[in-house]
Amino acid sequence: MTETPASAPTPREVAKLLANIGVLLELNGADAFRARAFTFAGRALEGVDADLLALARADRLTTLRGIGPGIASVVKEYVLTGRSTIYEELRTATPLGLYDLLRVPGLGPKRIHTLYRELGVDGLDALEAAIDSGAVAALPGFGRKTAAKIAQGIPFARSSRQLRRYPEAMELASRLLDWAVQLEGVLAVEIVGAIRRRMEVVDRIELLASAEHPNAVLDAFQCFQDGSLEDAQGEDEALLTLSDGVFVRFRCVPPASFVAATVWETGSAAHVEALARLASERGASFTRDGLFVRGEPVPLERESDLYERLGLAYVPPELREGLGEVERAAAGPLPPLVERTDLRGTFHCHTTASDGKASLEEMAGAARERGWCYLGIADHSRSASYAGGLSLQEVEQQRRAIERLNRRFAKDERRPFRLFWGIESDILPDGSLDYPDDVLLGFDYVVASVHSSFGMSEEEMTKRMVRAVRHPATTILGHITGRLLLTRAGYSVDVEAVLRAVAEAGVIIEINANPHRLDLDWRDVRRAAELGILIAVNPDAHSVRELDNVAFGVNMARKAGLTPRQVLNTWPLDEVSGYFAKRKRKQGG
DNA sequence: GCCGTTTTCGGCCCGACTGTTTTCAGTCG
Repeated sequence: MTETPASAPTPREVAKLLANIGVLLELNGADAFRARAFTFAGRALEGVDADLLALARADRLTTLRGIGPGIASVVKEYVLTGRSTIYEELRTATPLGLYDLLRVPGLGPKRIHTLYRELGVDGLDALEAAIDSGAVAALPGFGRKTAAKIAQGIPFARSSRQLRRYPEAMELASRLLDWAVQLEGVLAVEIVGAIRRRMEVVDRIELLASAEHPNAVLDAFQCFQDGSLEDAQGEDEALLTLSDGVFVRFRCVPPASFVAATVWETGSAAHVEALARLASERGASFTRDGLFVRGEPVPLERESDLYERLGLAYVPPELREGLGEVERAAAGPLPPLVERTDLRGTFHCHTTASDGKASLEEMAGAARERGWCYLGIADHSRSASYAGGLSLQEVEQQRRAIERLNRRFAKDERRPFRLFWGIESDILPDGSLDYPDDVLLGFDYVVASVHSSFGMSEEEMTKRMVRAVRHPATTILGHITGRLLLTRAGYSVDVEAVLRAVAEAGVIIEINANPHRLDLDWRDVRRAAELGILIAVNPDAHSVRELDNVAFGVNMARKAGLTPRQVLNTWPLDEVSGYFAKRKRKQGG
């Protein structure tokens, strides 16, 4: 068996290890502050660009914030050997099912540990049985209502068990791709399936390879060190389950089939079905092995050739969801989708003034490094005490700081750049915003978001958000549903009613590009676009690195079929300034 | 386990909410 190529773990991988240790410690009932120290260190490392290997060798890891002697030794072992004893020990001692329990709303590490220690509950099935038997309600500190609430959350946890959010799936897929590419005889490998379509959540990783001798490659692929083999479905594929439960499908075809198979495996099923139907209408046949006319394979150089042979304009992978894109591609070329490189700035960012990790200046510098011409700062408002929301005095301080920086930027005529001064104002339970109107109207723009009282009825919540949308100061409506992918369903709200109010009030909708949110959902963004609503791709960045969240938001904008013009971030600086100024004039008058 | 102009011990973000208690623990944002 071949070893996977070894390289020193990246800071992000180390961050992930520390975060994992933090979770495992919590699940094992360790001191909460000790667990939190690992979690904190992990989070601190996420935004760090240090050479950990060099620091480890020089015993200087403790110079990093959040890392003391204890965690330094864990990091050192990991970057030098690629292994972690404490992690492996914790992992062995912890049933994998406990991770699933973390996804149950109402269950935190303390209760999970109690359930495991007292009742041996080691997963969702055991939890369900223990609730049914009444054992959970009888535990000290629990009770009938708690047991009922936990029971209610089990289906949600169960449905999200095998799923992975896009960034994690993409990272795993890239690792597998790197491994597959170097296998002997492999000519090409593509990541296909839902990941290639940039779905926000996927239930499997799918790779497609091409080789003259597919069987030999399949045999080699099955030796991936971290996987256990499943029974393969087709002759030309291998199925693996990785140790953390992720499902992998790897298919290998001869070079002549590769292009058609790429389309076939990228899917979606509905899209492929529509293509196959179209092919048969034209006297051809499109199968998982290729495109055939009278039994003869049609040679294809690239995917666009296949679409062309079917009389279609090329359909980018993000749009292949069977939502009418084939019909539209039959009518002519599809409008160009927005791209990451079209962005000239973004709007929803936090700084150290509230709960961000980077200062105003650092965030502005990072935006300029990315070639952007503007950056919108929208720190938390005063109700968000848990996030260090800005008092009226701090609002004023930030205004002056931004003006000062803008004066400095104005001196550099070759590189126009401007900070926009915004706020993420909490939408209070009654739908009002978080500062007096004259303060709100002083900002360049206001992102209005719900951060509290999630338990309202759909009717109340809709009323609350519609009222906020109609507030004259509201410029952008933040993360509309409040969902956290695989963690928490959004609150109950009538999205259609909110979108109508948004369209009427001329408010902008945010695609919150944090990969845990991706809210508003791209399916609803399609609807927003139909209503003529302008979209802002907002990273909700709490650090310099999180500015790059915009890439995930652009993925969603593309899935929604948005052109550059429909996305505020692609507008030039003077147009955005003009837009905000015009809105303010309207609000004032 | 980390941190320190409150520094080598004793805190660690904090308030709302809920359910279980009868003054508090756990979860959540």
